Amino acid sequence: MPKLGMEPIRKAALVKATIVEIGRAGSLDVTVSQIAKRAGMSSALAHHYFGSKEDMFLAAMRHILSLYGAEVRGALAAAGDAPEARLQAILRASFSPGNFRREAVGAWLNFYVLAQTVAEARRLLAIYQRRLRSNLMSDLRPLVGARAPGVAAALGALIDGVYLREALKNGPPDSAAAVAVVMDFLTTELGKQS
Amino acid sequence: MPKLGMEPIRKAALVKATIVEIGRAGSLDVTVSQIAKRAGMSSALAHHYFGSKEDMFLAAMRHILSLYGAEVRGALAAAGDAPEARLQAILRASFSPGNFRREAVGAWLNFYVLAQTVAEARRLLAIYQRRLRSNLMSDLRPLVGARAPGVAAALGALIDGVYLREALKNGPPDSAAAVAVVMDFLTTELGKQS
DNA sequence: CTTTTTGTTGATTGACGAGTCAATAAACTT
DNA sequence: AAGTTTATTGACTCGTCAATCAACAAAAAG
Repeated sequence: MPKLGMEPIRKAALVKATIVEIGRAGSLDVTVSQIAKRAGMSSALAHHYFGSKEDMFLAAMRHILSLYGAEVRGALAAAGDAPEARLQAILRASFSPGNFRREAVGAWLNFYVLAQTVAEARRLLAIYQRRLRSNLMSDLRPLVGARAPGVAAALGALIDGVYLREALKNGPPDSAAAVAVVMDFLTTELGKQS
Repeated sequence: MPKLGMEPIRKAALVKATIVEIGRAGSLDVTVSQIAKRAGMSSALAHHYFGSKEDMFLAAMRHILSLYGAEVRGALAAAGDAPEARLQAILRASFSPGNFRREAVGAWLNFYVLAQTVAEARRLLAIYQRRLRSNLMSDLRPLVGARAPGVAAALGALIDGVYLREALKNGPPDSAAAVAVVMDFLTTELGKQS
């Protein structure tokens, strides 16, 4: 049976399954067997490709983060040069259906928890936060000048907060409503005089 | 040895120890033995007073939530009738040293995770959110009128987001900075014309 | 002073789960 | 054809932990 070149396929399947299972369970309390089963293989094979459960978690995290990064990059490329449009693009990408799926949001929250104990997870999350901040800052500066740092901090926290609340809500995530809340904040900040 | 009337003392010690241990561990992955040890008793006794580990978690959550509620109520009573002052009081209470301690913030995050799986935890968190929202709304309405619902939603999410980010940061929580971020948002919203 | 209630623990049970290993087999190499 | 690498799994080990239990102690009730 063994076909060659399975490694990337298996790994991808495991990463996907990890996210789904964490999302379903709503916690990191998922067994390797559950994940492996969902990915259609034995738990031994999962251990063969990833050395440990933690490695699976980290791979899943990297996947979500890189997916998010790609989405933002894409949206930013499509947006023009106008800072307002670029900011809007970042926000829309942040809540785009790709990242704002049920499981992804659930997984996201749990990655924050993972980051409390696992240094590598903390590092990954820090990268995400830095990148977001830098993106926001560069388009915020021409619009609000010296107030950019504060506004960027608030925007970052707001996005995370909206995610957090979405994770709790029952019912499907409402991307449009989420964007609306954050956009509203943004337009208010931009409209401020002084 | 057995002195009578131990129950409330033991329970209180366990609740406190639960919060500390969750905060230290940065996850719900704490054993009953750890908690019991920190509270100065055997794990068997912990099971004697609370039926299960889940009950301990819920009691800890209730404790944190009621602490928060009391703090807000107190601050609100001390504030006068001016809506601006009352809003400020709510925010300051939200980040007061009582709630904004290292362990408490860590525990808070994990209670969000707990709420994903345990219905009672979800209920408790929902109560907190509703109460916060209602408090904000009643003082927001005179100030921003029809925009109150949106602003309240954003404020709620922002507070949670700031908590979330604080949980990750290393170093001690910075209450003043946290309040500043949220207050800044608030003053901008209040200053908005239209 | 005996019985009940309350407090307390060490030891045990029973389940579950991460990670290992030996074995099997297909495909590639020489 | 013989040997090596890659894929794959069932069975097993070993540890951990929630929950239970039997037993003991002290106070309160009768």
